[in-house]
Amino acid sequence: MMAMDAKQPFAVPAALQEPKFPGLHAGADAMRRVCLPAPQLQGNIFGSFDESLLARAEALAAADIAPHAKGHHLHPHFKPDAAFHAMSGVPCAAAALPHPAALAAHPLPHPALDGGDLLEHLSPSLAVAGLAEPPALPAPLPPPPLPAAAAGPLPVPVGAPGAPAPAADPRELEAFAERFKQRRVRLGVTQADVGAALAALKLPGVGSLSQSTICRFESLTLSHNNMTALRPVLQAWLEGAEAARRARPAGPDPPAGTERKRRRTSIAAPERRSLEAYFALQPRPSAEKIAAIAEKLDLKKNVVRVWFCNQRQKQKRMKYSAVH
DNA sequence: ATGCATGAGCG
DNA sequence: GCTCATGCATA
Repeated sequence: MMAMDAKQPFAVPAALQEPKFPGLHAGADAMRRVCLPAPQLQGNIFGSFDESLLARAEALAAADIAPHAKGHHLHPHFKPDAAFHAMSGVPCAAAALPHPAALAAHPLPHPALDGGDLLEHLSPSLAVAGLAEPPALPAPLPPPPLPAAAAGPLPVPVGAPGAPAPAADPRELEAFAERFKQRRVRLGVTQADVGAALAALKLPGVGSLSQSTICRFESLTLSHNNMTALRPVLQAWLEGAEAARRARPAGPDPPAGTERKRRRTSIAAPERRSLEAYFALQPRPSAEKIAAIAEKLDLKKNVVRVWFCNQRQKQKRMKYSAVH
């Protein structure tokens, strides 16, 4: 599994992240912190009886797993390929009416974390702790506030040193992302196509991007910083594509080659729930704890470590992390 | 659309 | 080892 990727689009990842928007970094970071559920407090609170809670989570997790078969790790099946990319360009209504309830959309018996059967409603607890979102009004979802941009292209101040990014505003980004998607669909271009087409722009430090990234941009599931960095690039592509469209409206469908490899580790539901339980107690377990958890769940240590990393990263994503 | 993973850069 | 930006594989 996990074969090395044979694709290395552009060798300038560092140039794209660190030096790009130095000022924004701090701002985004600050914003993030505000949005997060006070990690300091959480750490202190759980820090005291961390051991006992962890132990209990483990016990409950074990009890939970017991009845189920403990088979997991890798999916035995492997799809040689076929037609995955065909679904990219299709309208995804999910983004049209974004809602944070995705995670918090369960019965939610009670928010208590110290109940008897912790694990039973640990997921809800996680959601509450992770999102810390007021049950009322998530996002008004206002109308397109920028008629000018919708109809007329902006100069795209990509490398303007004296001109600090004018649109670091989450609302502006959200509006752009929505417009971007709509116009992209209107062009009949898939997310994958956009990503590939970016390389042709030959913008300094910009290569191709994957369908995943384009999708995440459109659905705002990227960090604020990432969104900000990608915006000018995608806007440049969009304008170019629309211009080219006017020039040569006709275009055939180039078939795609088919070659795939690398299987993905799949963590079974019971194990995943246990991990969520641990995460709710301690989002940043030490190496020792990761090892312990890995052993308890019979997962590879690295898998557990990466899982925690990804969870933390998710918390930092833009979508509704920002208090609008 | 999203889960798990890689790799650069940074301590 | 972590964070971040990204990507492959998949549900």
